[in-house]
Amino acid sequence: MFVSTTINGIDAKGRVSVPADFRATVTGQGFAGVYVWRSPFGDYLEGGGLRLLEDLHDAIEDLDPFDPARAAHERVIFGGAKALMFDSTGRVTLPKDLMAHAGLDKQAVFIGMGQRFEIWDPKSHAETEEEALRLARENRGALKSRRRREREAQS
Amino acid sequence: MFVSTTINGIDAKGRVSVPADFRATVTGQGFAGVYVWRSPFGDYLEGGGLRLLEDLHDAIEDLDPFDPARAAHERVIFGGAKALMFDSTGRVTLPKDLMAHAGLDKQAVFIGMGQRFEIWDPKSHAETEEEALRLARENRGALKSRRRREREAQS
DNA sequence: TGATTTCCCATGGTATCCCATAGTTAACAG
DNA sequence: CTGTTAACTATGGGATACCATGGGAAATCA
Repeated sequence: MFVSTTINGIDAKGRVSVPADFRATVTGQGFAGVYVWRSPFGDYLEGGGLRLLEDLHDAIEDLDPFDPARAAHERVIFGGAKALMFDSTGRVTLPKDLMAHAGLDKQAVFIGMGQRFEIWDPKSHAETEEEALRLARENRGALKSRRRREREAQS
Repeated sequence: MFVSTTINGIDAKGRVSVPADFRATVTGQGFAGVYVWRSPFGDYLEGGGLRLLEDLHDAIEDLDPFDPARAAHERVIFGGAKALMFDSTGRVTLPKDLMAHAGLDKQAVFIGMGQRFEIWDPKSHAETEEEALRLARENRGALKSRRRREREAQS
């Protein structure tokens, strides 16, 4: 599971250290690296390990072959995703097009999101953080406890 | 389940012993440590074991994938949480930013809250305790007995 | 050949591991 | 009942390993 927020530097070659605990969660999934793609929802990147890609693949397989959403997902995720391998010290090099999409320059903010993570530029992240906190507080009631979910699932 | 209140010391390296009975409840959940994050509601920390995080994850999975509130919850909960592993003697090191949020210095108050716990600075905890006692007295009626809950669920 | 990219080694700082001590509770035999 | 041993909890400090980062050499591509 990906948790916590880390901010790491991007050097002149476009290399950035993937946080050690992120590396630990993808290690043993069969690919020593991460998959990263442009978020369809904003100027940031989304990423995960091999297992996430497989899960997404299965989820898309469940969609109707002629559902336009299916083609869109396939295009964005599988077409746009890059496999970034760790070097011997746990860094990856971010391709220029991905950096451009997220407005990345000198630093990258890694945000753990459970089974996936996001990469932001510090500036745009700071702008969105407050908004996220407000939304989370206002919609706290939407999160149901396990007991409540199970009770409602029965009916 | 996390119960009772314990006060432990924080050493110069930011290490603090997690109360033994807290350790006992998270042991066997698959992660030998606790997850801790800033409370959105005050100057203290909240924490729990792997099971709590998984429950929250499931609750979020229940939300619409395109609901902005869903991403907000993921960012606040998973992005804000830190995974703190026990050392061989059952301590964790509190990151500086978490200590700053809760105003922690030399001591930490661990408060069991059922399926989660809180970490307070002794000073701010004392100030809030009296207030909590008063609130609990006033809202006594909200706690329903098991019989009453089952009776109401039938109808 | 020039420009990238990939691999490899070096370094400073931090965090983790490991050992040691003291106090408390539990167990236990006399 | 009582004194002793044994286990565990909380705490302190030193050594070690790891992390993030920088730069250079070899390999690859246009």
